[in-house]
Amino acid sequence: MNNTKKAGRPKKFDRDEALLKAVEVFWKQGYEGASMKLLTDSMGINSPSLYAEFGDKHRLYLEAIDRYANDDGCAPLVALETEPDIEMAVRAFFEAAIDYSTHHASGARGCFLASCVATSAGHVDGTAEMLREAIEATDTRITARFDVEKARGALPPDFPSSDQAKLLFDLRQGLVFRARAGFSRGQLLADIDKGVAAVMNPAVKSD
Amino acid sequence: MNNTKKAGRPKKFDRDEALLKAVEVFWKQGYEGASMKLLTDSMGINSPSLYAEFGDKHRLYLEAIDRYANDDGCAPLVALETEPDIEMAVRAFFEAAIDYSTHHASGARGCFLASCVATSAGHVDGTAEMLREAIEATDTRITARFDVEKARGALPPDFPSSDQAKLLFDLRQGLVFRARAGFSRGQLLADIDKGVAAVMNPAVKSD
DNA sequence: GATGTTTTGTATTGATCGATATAAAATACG
DNA sequence: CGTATTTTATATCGATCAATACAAAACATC
Repeated sequence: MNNTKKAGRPKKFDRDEALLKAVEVFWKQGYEGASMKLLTDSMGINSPSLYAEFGDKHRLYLEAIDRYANDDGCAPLVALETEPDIEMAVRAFFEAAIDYSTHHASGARGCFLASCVATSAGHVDGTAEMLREAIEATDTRITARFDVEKARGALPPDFPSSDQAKLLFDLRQGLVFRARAGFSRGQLLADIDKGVAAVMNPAVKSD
Repeated sequence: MNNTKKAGRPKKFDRDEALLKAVEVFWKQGYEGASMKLLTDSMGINSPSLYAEFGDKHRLYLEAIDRYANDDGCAPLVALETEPDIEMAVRAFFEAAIDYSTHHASGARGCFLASCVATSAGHVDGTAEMLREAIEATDTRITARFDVEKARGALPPDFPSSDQAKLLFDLRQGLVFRARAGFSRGQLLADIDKGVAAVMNPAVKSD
């Protein structure tokens, strides 16, 4: 019902577009490394408008983390959950991770959570908690997909879903870390086969 | 020969102790998050002495990275190379990583390279290169240890040393990332058995 | 004890930090 | 057109940033 135009001067920016720009800046520079000047310039919003819209730098950061976690950050998860064949799904998970960590439009590399937010977890309020929640949610979603495949018979009944979920997660951490350090897309793609095999063939079966 | 006492007022600080304090501050706060005030206070050196000794903040940071890479950062590697039995060595590698990432005296958590330096790799000169070198050196040293065990017969001839080295490395990335996010030592230790098994039992043999 | 050398402590630099005060500009409604 | 409302743009706030100037202090050597 409240879709009538508001009174007053119209905004010059799109809130979500601006937030995505903020993600890019924080992703490249880290929290303290991203100055408000750099943020306002990149987001195309002048300082007072930014504060009116997002509160302050800290709240903008937390919102950027949340935005990322539901976009690039969970792209591998979506790929895993979308692809019907489970082995192809695991492969798609890796490919999605390599994709956003080496070819992001903004030039930002690696994983925003794994590199930048991990740093702020040491001293910026609220970030360690968000990181912990993201990790646990990812473990849970990967495990769930494996459990579905066990029920379907595509994975053996003794497949240790939770253990392999953590393994898949950790392998991604290695990939995005290497990506942040400058390893090329090609170098990272070369490791996928071994990663898929390790996840699909557990060394220890479930009891 | 040049061990005679220097002229002039003696220094009040030990260079290496001060550098270790700098590592701790950067580890907790990140590069920009570590102010010179915080650094001088923690290191017990006043500002002019610090600049005379270490150049500037950027050079201090690079030196801190190097210092860490040869201390805590390679403790798991040393453990891996020291323990005679290869399976125990892999286990010791994980335990060392969990140890420094959850119980460091300064309260810093996770891995300095994996969290903080990874952030600065996006925008601080020289850090991405140092990160890349550390990764490659680690891969090389782990691979070398596996190759030695293959020659000794403690590992099968078709053991894919390089692949399992990367796997071991990636599993550590997962551990230290979780540690930075606040997971407890106990939670991380619970995953070691599965990690050891995955490393020791490759899904794909070497050709 | 005088001299030269090096480090210390204090005080401060210009620049940049995050965050705002103020007023003009741009809309809707009457 | 006039009024109320909202966002814009400019200009700037005090605080903090990284980095230094300066002189007293503490040593070795003569």
